[in-house]
Parts: sequence; C-alpha cells; structure tokens
Amino acid sequence: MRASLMNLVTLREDPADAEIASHRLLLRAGYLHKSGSGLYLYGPLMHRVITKVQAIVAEEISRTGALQITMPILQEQALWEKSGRWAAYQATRTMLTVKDRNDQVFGLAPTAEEVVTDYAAAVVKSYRQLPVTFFQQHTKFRDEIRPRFGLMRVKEFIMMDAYSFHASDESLAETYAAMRVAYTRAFRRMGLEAFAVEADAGAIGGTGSHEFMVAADVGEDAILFCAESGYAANVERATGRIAAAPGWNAPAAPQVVATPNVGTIADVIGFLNRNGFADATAAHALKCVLFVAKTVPSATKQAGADVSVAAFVRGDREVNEVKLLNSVNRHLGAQGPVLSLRPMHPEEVRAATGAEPGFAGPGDGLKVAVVIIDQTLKDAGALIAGANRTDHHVVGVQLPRDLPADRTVVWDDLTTIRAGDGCPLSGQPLAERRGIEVGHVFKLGTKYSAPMHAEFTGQDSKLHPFIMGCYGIGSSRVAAAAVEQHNDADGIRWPMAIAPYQVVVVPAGKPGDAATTTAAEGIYQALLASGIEALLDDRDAKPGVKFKDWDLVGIPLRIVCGRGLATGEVEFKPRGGESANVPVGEAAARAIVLVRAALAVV
RNA sequence: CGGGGCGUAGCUCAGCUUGGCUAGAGCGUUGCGUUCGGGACGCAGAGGUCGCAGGUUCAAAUCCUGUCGCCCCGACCA
Repeated sequence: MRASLMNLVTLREDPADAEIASHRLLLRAGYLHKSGSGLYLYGPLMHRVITKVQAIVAEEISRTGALQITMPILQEQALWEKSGRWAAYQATRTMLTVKDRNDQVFGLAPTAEEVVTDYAAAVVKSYRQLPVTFFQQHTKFRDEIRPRFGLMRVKEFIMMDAYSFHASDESLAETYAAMRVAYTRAFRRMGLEAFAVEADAGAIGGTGSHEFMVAADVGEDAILFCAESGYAANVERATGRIAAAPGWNAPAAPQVVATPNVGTIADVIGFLNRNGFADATAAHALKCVLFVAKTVPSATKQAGADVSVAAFVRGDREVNEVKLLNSVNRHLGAQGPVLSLRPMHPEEVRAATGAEPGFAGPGDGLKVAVVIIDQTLKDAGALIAGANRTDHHVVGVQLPRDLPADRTVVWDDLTTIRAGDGCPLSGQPLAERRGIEVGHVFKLGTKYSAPMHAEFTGQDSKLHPFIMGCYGIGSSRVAAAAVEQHNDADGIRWPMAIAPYQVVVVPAGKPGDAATTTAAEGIYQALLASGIEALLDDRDAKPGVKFKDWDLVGIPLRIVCGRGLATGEVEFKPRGGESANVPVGEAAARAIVLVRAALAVV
C-alpha cells in the first residue's frame, strides 16, 4: 500500500478523553474513531489488526477440531426462556433488546449458549457424533453499566465464542484442556504474555472456569498468584490461608461493654484499647456487613423478592461479594437465583438489628433471613461483636458457642484474599498483579442442555443431556491489550503477527529524488512480490514527519532509503530496536527473512 | 444507578469569576514560495447556530432553569 493512498490521519496531541495507552494511541494513530459511548468505528488499520487476530484465533481453535459457524445476532426471547436465562439477563440488564414490527422481542447476542444448544439438539442425535465443538467470531452486545477505556469495555465488540458438546465429563475435560492449549498458543503467537487463572463463572454459570489474563497495570482484574505452586486466581475467586489472629486477654464469657459513638471497627478497637482491653486488635473483631439480596423471577417463583443477608468476616478483612453471592445462592437453592447484592440502607440496618449502623452482631436481636459467617471464625477464639444495641459491643464472643440456640448459620469462605496471605497449595505468601481478561473458558455441564432438553442417544439407547463447555476470546479486546503490552513514548510497537503492515519503506531524500525513489520502489515491489505486507511512504513530507508517523502507527520494520544510498546502503530500523545498514541489493531479501522469522509458529 | 468533572473550529485548549466591540490561540487543513534524516519556515485563506431549549437583560459563550451528551471513581464482563 502506498501511504499517499491510505488516508493516514494522525494526531499530534492526545485526545482529551483517552486515559490509557491503548485508547490514546489507537485514537492518535487513526485506528479508531469514536462513534458513541462504548462504540467505536475500526478504521482501515484497525480492520487489518482485528482481521489478523481473528485469523490466528480461528486457526488455533480449529486446530482442536472445532467447526466454525455463524450464528444470528438477533436471538428470540423464547429461546432464552427455555434456558431460564431471560429473566436473569433482564434483571441484570445485561442484554440489549429490540422489537420487530409485531412487537416480538429479540435479544442482541451477548453470548450464544441458547442458540448453539438449540442447534446441537437439532443436528447431534447420537453419542457417535460426540464430542463436537462449534465456534464463531461475531459481534456481541452488552448493555455495559459503564463503557470504559476505549476498546477495553464497550457495548459492541467482536468475540470468538466456542461451545463444546460431550457425552461424558472426561470428554469435556479433554476438550477443556485442548482449548486451554489453543488459547495459550494463540496468545503466544500474537506476542501477548497471557496466563490462565481460576475464575468465578458469573452469569454464564457452570462448574468451573478459568480466565486468560494479559498482564497490564491498567487491567481491571486483580490476580493473586504463587510462584512456587503455580496457583493463580482472580481475587474474586481466590482462596488462601489466613494467618490466625494473635492471642489476647479476653473475658472467658461474653461481656457487654458500652462503646459510645464508636461505630467503625477501628474506633471500637481504639476505645477498647483505652478501656481495659489493651491488646485487642481489629483481627479480634467480628465484622458484620448487611446486604439485601435480590432474587429474580424463576420457574418456581413468579415474583422476585428481597432476602436480607448478614455476612461476617474477621474485623481486619473485607467481604468478598462474589463469594458471598455464590454462597447465598447455594444456600437459597430453589428460592433463588440471586443476581445482585446491595448494602442495606441505614433504615434497613436499624430494622434488622434494632440499633444504629455499626453495632450489628450475630447474637440476639439480629433479624435477617440468612446469616453467613466466614469459616475461619469457627473456633477462632474470643471475638468482639456488635451487640445489636446502639453504642454497645460484646467482648469475648466465641463461635459457635455463643450463638443463639435458634440461630441458623451458614459457614462459608467469604474473605477477600490479598497479597501476603498463604497460597492454598504451598502456603507461601501470595503475590498480586493486575490483568486484562482476554479469554474465558467454562465447564457448563448440563446447565443449558438440561432445561432446553438438548439430548442425544447414548450407547445405552437412552436420552442424555449434552455435557457442555464454552470458551470465549474477546478479539477486539485482545488488540487493545496488545497495545497495552507493546508501546513506548513514540507510539505502538505491534508484534509482527498482528501489525496492520509488516514493513514500511521510507524514501527520505528530497521528494522526487531519483535515487531514493528508485531504491525505495524497488524494495517495495520486491517485498510485495514475496507476499510481505509492505507500505511505501510516497507522501510529499519531510523525513521527520514520516518517522514520527510510523513510530506512532507501530510498523515493526522500517527501511529508510536516504543518505546511505551514497554508499549503496539503506537503513533497517526495527520499531523500538537498533538500526543497521544493509546493502540496497540485499534489503528486500533480508526483510523477508526477518518478517518470516517473526511469524514462525513456535 | 450513586459520587466527581466536562461540553467553545477537525484536535488540544483560552475566554465565563465581574454580561458589552467583529469569539481567540496552537496544531491540523487549503493555495503559493523556500526547506528536505526525527512532527520546518514565510505569506495568503477556509473553518464556529459557543451541546440543545427556555428564561433574565438594552445586551448572554459568560447569569438562571431545564434537558441531552461525554469522561473519570464504584457494582457488570470478553
């Protein structure tokens, strides 16, 4: 491509509303045009990048034996009713919907489990056809609460989504493992440092899942990991060993203590330290967080309802709301599902505890539907709890000894694990880093096939629901993540495999100078003839302008035909690397070798 | 949805507090000339319903009310 024909428009200044590197650079270099909040137009350069990402992803997913298809974006409400997810997605308002002229409602594909399960049920009738995996790369829509960070979180994006169907858990495990290998290969080919972490399954559901993260400081997810055991998990899901609180001089039996005007844990401990309990710390307190869980209409229960929940963790720790939500759902079972939790308003706290906020405890006076206590607090020794009475706490509470006789308690893991806690496998301190979620794999089991009656005939001549897995890669997000990992002060540094063009040839003499023009044109034509994706910067611009532009755009290799021609040489300048002089006659051949080496599948 | 901020030229911004001439600058862009290895220079030009609607006023980018949109922090997710 000749630069004079490619409508290259670069900005000298950063767009005001771009915060992170990928957003800023992709806008500045002309890859993206913002069409609306969370909506982007992919310019000619971006289109090439996305196409390459999709090709590599498709190649690696296909390598597992998966079959590429294309599913409709408009999804009938009735199909989602069959799986029971319509109400859930409406309640969380994740799905955008449209109506046709007959007022029939359609969802705009946020994902495609229902559609593909319906398809599999129609075309897969026997265990002899299993396992089978279908995938597509298509536009997805999410009614994001807050689009953010350019391509990172948008309302409309391109996703590779794959769905596997199995006759057994063992078969699912094989494909799940093969997909993880495919992901790893795909990300490595695209020059991304990505790693798998244990994850919460969220609204997709199922029995297990891993996320693929690209390490980046601007990532929206926190990852805890252990170098020794290899353990890595999203903080939403991470478990760990929490060091026990040190012993302290606590009363043997619960003792009510007046704690006037000290509602927060820090204040309560400070007050007690000054009033007879000098060695009490926040780790000896019982933190109570009160929530309202909102259930959604389901097959067994037409109307949604509010369920009050009290969650207890150690005073120096935080409640993990994802763990709590999962725990509430396990406990409520058929009364669920619960899709969201919100903290109680002050008046609700007063109704639930009979006290001002800040004095809630597990003892008498707490009136909530569900009480969940972090399992580490069982037999944890003496604790300081709210007394459910304004300005009073109870010191020396022991669990479960001092719980009211009629109190039903769920013991579960509710604590947010943090760096420094012990690895659940090795016990070594966990470290933390941030990541961008670029892929996710789920073991779905029969979550969709059972309610949708998607069944096959087994070897036993009986009908069985498919055992399923599903797998997603955010193709457009991958491109943004690549920029996050590969940029510098001058612009983007694309990995060769996903760069919009591989080489740019820059004539750097006076415009129209015969020697530079001839040399550049010759190299350019030789590269094209060998299938290299080459650019020729034939614009009437000064060399400095050209250099700045190609650094910003991020072309991996620049060949400059300029003053070196006097001695028969051109300059090779890898983006971000050292320049070297190369004889004109060898330039094309050496560039071809460089590009092919960088693209070689490892 | 709660909290914070912003809407003035294609981009980045000034002007608004304290209303008043024809609404400005830099970059970009068009024409001509000079220049040509890291975002050159001179001259000439184009480009604006100051987000939108209403109000106050002799007079509104500026003050008031409403409204729409965008960005950032939290809950959602590839």
